[in-house]
Amino acid sequence: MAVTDEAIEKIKGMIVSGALRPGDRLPKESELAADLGLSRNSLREAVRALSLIRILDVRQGDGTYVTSLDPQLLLEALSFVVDFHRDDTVLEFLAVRRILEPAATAMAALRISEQQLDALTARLDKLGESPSVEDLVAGDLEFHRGIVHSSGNSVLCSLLDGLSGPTTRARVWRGLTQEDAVAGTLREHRAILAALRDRDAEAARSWATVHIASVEQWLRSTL
Amino acid sequence: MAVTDEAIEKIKGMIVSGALRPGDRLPKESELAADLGLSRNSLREAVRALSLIRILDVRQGDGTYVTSLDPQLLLEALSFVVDFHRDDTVLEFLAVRRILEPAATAMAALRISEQQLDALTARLDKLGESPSVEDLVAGDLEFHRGIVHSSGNSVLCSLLDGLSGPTTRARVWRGLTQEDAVAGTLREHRAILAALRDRDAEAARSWATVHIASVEQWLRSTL
DNA sequence: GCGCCTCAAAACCTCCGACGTATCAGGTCA
DNA sequence: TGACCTGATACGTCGGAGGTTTTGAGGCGC
Repeated sequence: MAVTDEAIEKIKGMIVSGALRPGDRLPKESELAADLGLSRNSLREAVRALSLIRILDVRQGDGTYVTSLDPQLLLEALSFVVDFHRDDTVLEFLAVRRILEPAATAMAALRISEQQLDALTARLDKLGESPSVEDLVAGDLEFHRGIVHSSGNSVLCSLLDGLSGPTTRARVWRGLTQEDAVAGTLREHRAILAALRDRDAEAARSWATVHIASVEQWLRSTL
Repeated sequence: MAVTDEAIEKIKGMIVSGALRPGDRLPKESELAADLGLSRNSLREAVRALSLIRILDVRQGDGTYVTSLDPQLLLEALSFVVDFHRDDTVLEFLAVRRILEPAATAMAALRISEQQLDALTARLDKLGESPSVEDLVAGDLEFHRGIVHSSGNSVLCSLLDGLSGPTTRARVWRGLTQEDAVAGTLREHRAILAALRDRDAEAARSWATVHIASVEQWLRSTL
């Protein structure tokens, strides 16, 4: 194994074992390199790799720190990876989202606050009846993000966030090519919101399923 | 933005745009560095970072290649990230798995082959009635992996694989501290397998839920 | 005393050049 | 024909030299 890979493993070990805790500052590059027995150049490769996936946070002029290691932060790297997937696997991502999103929406029905419900309503009202495709997609993303956030599970929240990238792209295509999709999306959003207000978890789950299945169906017929 | 980060973005762009396709070989470090307008050292940091998350595959003495970019491969990096999570977020991971695994098991009920069913049965038989905790946990992992693989969705499969890490650890603790957990796990495995043989998706889903919920419940009462 | 400015130390950022090591292709020899 | 050797190629590692950014201490004026 290359010395850089060893360094990655050792730093990982220091964090997992608790020797380094979230927010802790690492020794400066030259010292850490000496401690781990490699050159500063090679160590930098290890640090850079860990910083790409949000394990470390390097600040020029200051130092290198362990991030908070929140699920939200770490799974943020997921979206980076998801970007690389080709369009032919979008359906698989969508299928997973079809499983998670209804479940998250049902969970939210039991926990969402009146305040958040009002905020979601305001957001939908602001969009109006016939928004541009860009506004609709952006609003859709925010709408679902808000609901999933109310599920109370940050891992679930981040995971769906990461998986939404490809779905969003698909939604754009759909909006551009299928006129009645806009109206349908708005109607489904209203229905989901109404179910949440009623605290009706099963209705919320069903509407969320319908919402995603409609995109999936369109996509399947197109590809 | 630092030159290394620019290089990461540019390489990502070359892949996403299709200029570099899976399996393609990159120009040698010195040439690529010159093309992108940075030093070989800085470029190496970018390449190392992309190689950690399985976007690039570097082979000493040969060259640097774009990986297959399969969902399976890219989400493999997920387990690396998940390793960093502290024990206090295990419940959130488990909750997500509780959503995905029953769905995957239900999907598998409709698709799994007789051959795979026989293989799963043989695996359970081989374990016997009172295996060691280590064997049980390893068998459990393989059992679920086999089922999820039969769901036919590689994204779902990889995702669950990555999420199983923390769950597995929890299962070990449970096996070590709760004697009847072993018998319960074996019983539930048999029940899931029977439901799969019957092609009964709903029964398979329910048993999978019970299976995970039992771990979740124990964990919740312990923490 | 309080706030602002200046400056020097600390730490990361980038680059260069050199040498070590692994792989592969082609030639050599039995 | 097949095994072995050898050179070219490309990645791996290192040490050192400046450059840039951040931070905080110290000094200055109000």
